[in-house]
Amino acid sequence: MEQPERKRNYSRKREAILGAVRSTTCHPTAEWVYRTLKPDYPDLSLGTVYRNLTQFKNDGVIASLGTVGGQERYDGNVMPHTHFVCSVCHAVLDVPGDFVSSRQVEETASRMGLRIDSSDVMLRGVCGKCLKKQK
Amino acid sequence: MEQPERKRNYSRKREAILGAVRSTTCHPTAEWVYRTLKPDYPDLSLGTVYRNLTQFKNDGVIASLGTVGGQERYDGNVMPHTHFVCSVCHAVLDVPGDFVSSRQVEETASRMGLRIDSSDVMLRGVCGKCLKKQK
DNA sequence: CTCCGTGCAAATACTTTGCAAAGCG
DNA sequence: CGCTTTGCAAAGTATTTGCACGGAG
Repeated sequence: MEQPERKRNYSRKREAILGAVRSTTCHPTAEWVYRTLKPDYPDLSLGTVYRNLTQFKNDGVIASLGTVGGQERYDGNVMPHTHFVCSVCHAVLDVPGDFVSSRQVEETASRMGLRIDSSDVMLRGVCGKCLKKQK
Repeated sequence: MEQPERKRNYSRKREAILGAVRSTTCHPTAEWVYRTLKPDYPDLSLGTVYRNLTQFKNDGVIASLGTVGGQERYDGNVMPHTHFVCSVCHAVLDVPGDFVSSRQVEETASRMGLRIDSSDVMLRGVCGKCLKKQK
């Protein structure tokens, strides 16, 4: 079941990619990371960004929010928390507060005979900025 | 802001597509709908399935759970409810019970100055079937 | 020297779209 | 008939992968 645990060399670009994701709360896409780092790393390639993000995700170093508007969104904050997605501009915002009770989750797991590793709450609607524009 | 409201003709295939999504609790993909109906509608095309599912979704006749394992999953049950996704086989199961309090959602909306239209809870883990296989 | 990491481009996988033909009202 | 729906194939978009080369240990 366990992976053979690959050796991992140091890489300046990998560090930069991780740094970029951690430096923002905008829940970036691979494309965003690429465009952000490109000026400082002119020979960075999009493939490398994808490869590293996937690796970080598998290692649990960053989290994925799933796909929003066709693109996967990442999050440097691994602590589980709630997200709000604007259906107009696809912005993703952090929402403070716990929305699900762990008691209820545990109860569900045992009742249905499955293992629950995480619970994500996704709120959908229109963000303040887009509400203004619409009026 | 409102769409001009298009006229809609009857179509046997469209009805079949809606029926297929409503007939199952497996939260199907476009591909699944296509393969299910193909025997009875030999000249059905995948593009038509996609076009109609998108339309149903926009009309609020069916719901989308977002992308799981690279494919969009639909749900004929429009009533908001909780889902569990198996990270091994990508099965999606319905989970009975309310996980978020509407009071908390409303409070969040007003505090953050945004409009919240829906709240989805997604539980992730391993389903009973896959747990057995793994042991 | 021996693997690991990367650029680049080609390959995938899913979904959308243009267009001409067939269907509903 | 006029407008809608569809099949088909081509185009699009986001992501993954093969390979040869430069880099870390």
